[in-house]
This record gives sequence, C-alpha cells and structure tokens, in this order.
Amino acid sequence: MRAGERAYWALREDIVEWRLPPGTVLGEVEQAERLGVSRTPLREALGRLTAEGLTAPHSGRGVVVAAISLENITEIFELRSALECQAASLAARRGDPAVFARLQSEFSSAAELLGRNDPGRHDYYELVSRLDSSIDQAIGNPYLLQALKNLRVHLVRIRRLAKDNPLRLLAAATEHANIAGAIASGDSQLAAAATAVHLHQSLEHLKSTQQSSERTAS
Amino acid sequence: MRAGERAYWALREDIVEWRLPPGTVLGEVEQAERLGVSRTPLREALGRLTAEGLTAPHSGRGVVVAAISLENITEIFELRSALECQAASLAARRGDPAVFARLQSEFSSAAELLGRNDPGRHDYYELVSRLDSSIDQAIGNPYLLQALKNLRVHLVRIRRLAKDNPLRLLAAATEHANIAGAIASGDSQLAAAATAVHLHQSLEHLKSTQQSSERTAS
DNA sequence: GTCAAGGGCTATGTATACAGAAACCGTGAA
DNA sequence: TTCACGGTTTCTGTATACATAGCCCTTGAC
Repeated sequence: MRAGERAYWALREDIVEWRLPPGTVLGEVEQAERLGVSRTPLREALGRLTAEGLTAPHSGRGVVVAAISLENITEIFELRSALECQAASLAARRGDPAVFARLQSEFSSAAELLGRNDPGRHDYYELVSRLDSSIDQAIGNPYLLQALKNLRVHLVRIRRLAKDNPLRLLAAATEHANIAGAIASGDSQLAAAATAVHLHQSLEHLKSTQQSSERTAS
Repeated sequence: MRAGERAYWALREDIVEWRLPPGTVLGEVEQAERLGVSRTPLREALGRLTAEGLTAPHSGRGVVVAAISLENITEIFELRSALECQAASLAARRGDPAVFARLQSEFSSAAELLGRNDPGRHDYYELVSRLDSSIDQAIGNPYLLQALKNLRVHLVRIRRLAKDNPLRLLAAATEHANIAGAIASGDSQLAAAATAVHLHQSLEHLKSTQQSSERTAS
C-alpha cells in the first residue's frame, strides 16, 4: 500500500478509537516518525482527515484532533436523519425487494442473535452494516452516497461513547426490521418514516445515557 | 496566500468555469508549471479537489476533471432536497424572523429587479445568495453546513449549463419568497415544503431545457 | 514583580532530487 | 496484419533539504 494511504488509515483508526483524543496536537515530524513515513505522505493524510472533519487546523499552526462529544450528537443526527430518510426513501423505490425482505426476517429473529454470548455483539453489528450496505447499493446515487460516507466517520467516532444496553438493541432490531420491511414493500414514505422513528429513538437513548453518565460524574 | 491555496482556487475556478472540461487529464508537472507552483502544493490542491469530487483518480495514474452533465442533475437534486429541506426546517425554528421577513419582501419585489437591464441578473443572484447565507447562519449546525458546502460546488458547476429564462426566474422569486416567509413565520414544516416545491420546479425546468437542447443538437 | 521586546528555535510550507512503476512505442514473430 | 514482449520514457510517490514564519523563552526596564 502507498505510504500516504497507510498514514491516513493509521491516523484515522487512532482518532476514531480515541487513542488520539480530541485536542491532541498532531505535529508533522512527530507523527511522521511514529508512523514510519516521511512528512510528504503524512501531510497528504492530514489533509484528507481535515477535509473529513476528523482534524482541524490549529490557530494557524499545525492540526489538532477535532473535538467531538455527546454534545454534538443532536447536530450530527440532524444531518443524519436528512440523509438516511432520503436514502431509505430512494432504496424503497429502486432496491431489490427480495434483498430487503430477507434482511427484515433476519432482523426479526435478531433476539436470538443478541441472546448469544457475544460481548461485542459482533454478529448483530454485522447485520446492521449489511443493511447499510444494501441501502447504499440500492440508492445508486454517488452524491448522496458520498455524503453518507462523510457522515459515518463521525458516527463511528461517537459510537464508542455510547453504552448500548440489551433492551435498546432489541428495540433497535425491531426498528431496523421495520425499515427493511418498508423498503421491501416499495413504500418510500413508510421507509422514510421508519428511518425517522429509528433515528429519533436512537438519539433519545443516547441523550439519556449522556445524562446518566453526567450524573455519575458529578 | 499560500501556494497550495492559490493552486487550489485556480484549479477550482478553471473546473467550475468549464475552462478545464470534464475528462481533462491533469498532469502534475504540467499544471504545476502552468500555475507557477511546485508539485508539492499542487498535489495538495489536487487532493482537496478529489475529496470534493471535482476531480477523480484516473485509472491508477493521474487525475482527471470529473464528469458532470445535466444527466447528473436528478442525483444531485436528490441530495439537495434532503439537505435544503432540513436546512429550511431548522432555520424556521432557530432563525431570526426579522431577517427572513425582510428577505421575503425583497423577493416579493424581485419582479422589478428582474426588469432591469442586467444581463447577468447580478442583483437577483446576489439576493438568492443572501437567502442561502442567512439560512446557513440560522441553522447553526456545522455538520449540515459542511454537507451543503460540498454540494454547492457541484451546483455551481452545472449552473453554467442551465439557460434561465425570465419567466422561470420570476416564478423562482415567488418560490423563494414563500421559503423566506415560511422561515420567518417559524413554521418548520411549511419551510421544508416550500423548499421541496422550489427544488421540484427548478429540476423540472432544468430537465425541460435539457430536452430542448437535445432536440437542438440532433 | 510584571510586562514588553528581541532573539533563538522549532515547525511548517515549498522546492527539488531520486526511485519505482506504469504507459507507450517499436520490433519481432506467428 | 495482429499480437506479444521488451525497452524506453515519462510520470507519480516519497524523501529530504532549505527558507520562512510563528512561538517561546529570556532578558531588561519600569
């Protein structure tokens, strides 16, 4: 792989996994040495990260890891619902019903999946990401797709802050099944509505965990 | 200004203004010499342009100016309506009513503006861009704002393909007045609806001019 | 003791040199 | 005539050297 590519993915991982917490100053020489590349490809990597909003210029000199916290959730979800409702709506019109009918049934039996002894919920999250990919394929709109990809970086970053509890995951599975079902039936309005419901519930859950962790901290 | 910055804006202008038509291969050495910078800042510029979708990697070697045509309009508008309806909706909730009430009245008297002898419709487009800016300020959501900015690059690029006729501009002014009015009244649903109407009409008009130019070409 | 000014230092921005890879062209054979 | 193979050439990717600009620390004066 190209050095610039390696540096980009390494830094991106480090930021998303919170090994480089928000506010960390990323010196070019320092990071270049750490990642074993020269400054040129490292600068390319920093440029891409800054374009994505993972890093931000630091008062004229250098870049810092962009701040993000649960306080940004509401703003992120305002963008997210706009994009994902549209995506679901388009998928309902253009997607292959069979694909989404199958996903619906898989989500309907997700209780069994969540019952397994799987601390990382690996199987479940894999199913969610299959739904996302299927929608991506179905919409067939490179502009919308790019906007979704840009958004997801930030979603992954805050996901690590959210402690998901089993009850919420079970409810989310039902919501996902509804979304898949709506798309399978070709009902674009319903697909958008089901997505809006799911995102609303997710946001409410996230905000409640935020409040409880604030109470714990104080 | 920094050399990389200059190269970026110069190339961006050249692409948006169709001086570098889609498919043009951008050799690093060639462009660096043309713009009077060295390859390092030029590569930074190309990287940013590629991230924005104005250029695209060219089968492993070099980058080309990204293809775009009226055929992409529908896809772009699918993203645009998602973002701008949400933006209008949020602006209705958070914007300063006085600002948008004033814009509404300005749009209501835009017939006079369009009657002037102004081939470029400069005053009118300035008014439209003031509405955009006001919405941008009102939404106060950096994530949504960034997505809108990314989108607008492509809109500017296809605007040069669209021949706007006086009748359409007059109708559009009314639609803009409706949007501003809905935001001023704080009605988020109505603001989204008015935006949806405006975008639908704009797209229909664009598609009809596309068809007529195809007939002319054949 | 505090603030301001100046010098040094470090980090960034840019240019350039070098290595490696991919495309192109020419030549040869089928 | 066409296809394949090899050499050449040009372009990209990377490293590094150099210049410049901003920051920090020190020193001096008030």
